[in-house]
Amino acid sequence: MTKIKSAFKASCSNCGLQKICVPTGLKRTDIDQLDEIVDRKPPYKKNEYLYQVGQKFNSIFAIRAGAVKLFTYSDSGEEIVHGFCLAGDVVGFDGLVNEEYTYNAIALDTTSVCNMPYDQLADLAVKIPDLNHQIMSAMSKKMFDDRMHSELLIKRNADQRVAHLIWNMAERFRNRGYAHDEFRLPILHRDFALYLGLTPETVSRILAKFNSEDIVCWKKKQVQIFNETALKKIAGLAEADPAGQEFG
Amino acid sequence: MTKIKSAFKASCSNCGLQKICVPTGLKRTDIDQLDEIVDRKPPYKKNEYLYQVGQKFNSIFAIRAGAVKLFTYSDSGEEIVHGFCLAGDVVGFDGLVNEEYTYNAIALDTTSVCNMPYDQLADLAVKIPDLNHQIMSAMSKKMFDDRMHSELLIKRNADQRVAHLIWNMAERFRNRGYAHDEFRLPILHRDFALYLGLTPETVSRILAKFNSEDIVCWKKKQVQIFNETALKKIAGLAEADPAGQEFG
DNA sequence: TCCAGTACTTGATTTCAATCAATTCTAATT
DNA sequence: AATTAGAATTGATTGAAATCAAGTACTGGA
Repeated sequence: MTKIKSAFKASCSNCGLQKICVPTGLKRTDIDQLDEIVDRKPPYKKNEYLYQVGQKFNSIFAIRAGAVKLFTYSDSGEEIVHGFCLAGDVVGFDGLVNEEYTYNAIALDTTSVCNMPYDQLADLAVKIPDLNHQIMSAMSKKMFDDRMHSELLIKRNADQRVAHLIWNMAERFRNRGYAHDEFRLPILHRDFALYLGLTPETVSRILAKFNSEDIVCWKKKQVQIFNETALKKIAGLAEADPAGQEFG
Repeated sequence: MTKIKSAFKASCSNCGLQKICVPTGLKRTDIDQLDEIVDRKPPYKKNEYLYQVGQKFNSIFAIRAGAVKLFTYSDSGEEIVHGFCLAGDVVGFDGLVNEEYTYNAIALDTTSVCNMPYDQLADLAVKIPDLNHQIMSAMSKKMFDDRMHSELLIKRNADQRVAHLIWNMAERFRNRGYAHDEFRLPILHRDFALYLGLTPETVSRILAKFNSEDIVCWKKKQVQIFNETALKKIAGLAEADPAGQEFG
């Protein structure tokens, strides 16, 4: 059964993010089935919520374009930033088990998503083992990312944290087939700082230093990496690093 | 089909941890089926590994008695402690997706576990939806714990971190039906510090202070909480906190 | 029970990042 | 284009925890 989708189309089978997104590893016929359940709504505007803590879980979101911030509030009401999602990332798994979302997910930029209603996705996953595997894999990826985050917070100083996160972003753009040494990053330095457990002032000073040393320039949401080697070295990264997607 | 289990018996149906462990919410007949696949081996000795990073995933472990530390090494070879598991906790989910474990799990004390071979558990989960739900729930619990950990590292100072973790341990003992104001905690202060992103010196000083203020005494692996209110207040905990199990 | 190797404690000092404070820059709105 | 609130920068200062450095106390094995 074929139905007319909204004008915000582009099917999975001709989507450039296919290799990164949920369809990874699925057969053509499976992808077409997945495509059937995808709901492509108008883009979220900047600062619109994809979902909020406590809201009933109903969908997984694949990000087609834009960026999303995942965050919560601490007991004392301070914002805690848990991650950033870019095009190709899949968000919403946090709601899977208790039937309600456990993060707030907000668009940092105009953001288009593929909305996958979970009941339909789950039905499909029963029929397509590869899809089920993809879902599990997404969850495990999320766990891995959280672990990297803890490691960053436990072991690295401010310079290392900033360098590490910029490098991680670069890798994620690279994995999506975009330039990794020059990209738009619609993240406030403030949010970057919150994610890293630092203050905006500290992040600002470090970026100023990196800039003066011709390593990285991040101004007006535009990042340019001039000296990869130096950046990786500061980040404390030995060799290749499997960065990749962010699932949430 | 009934087979003779090892001498390290005790079935799920008469286990005191039933309300905390995997059987939670399962029907009696389901529990008996689960019991069938549980392999109860001789206890691990202190410093024996339950599993190591990279090892092929084959089992989930429910801890019957003792304690386990989950850890990895950073690029630069430093140990990073990701969590501690007590009786009633379930460990090993980290290996689920890529078929290999992603943490090292080591016994901190003599530790008895119920070993659940995953292929059998998965077969059973297909037949028992409640069990499947339990598995998902365990994974989500793990994600929640990781999040609490990040929050601790991002937002809290050393005093708060130490107080928070002691309180968290107390709650976990309470949830298992043990005394929560006096318990054995076979965790080195060094490991405690690594988990909290602090140095052993700092932890030592803070514990000395808590002791002199008659809040908590933690000496020779024995913890006594004298002043709950003060402890919670330092930890920055408003009201009741859902602590609970640790899944890994 | 003694010994040796860890773990823990305590003190002095240093350092990194937070805080406080004042501009400057930027982007959204009218 | 003007207004304005929020974001980013930059500087001065403070402070919390790390580091360095002895020492003491456990613990497990001989």
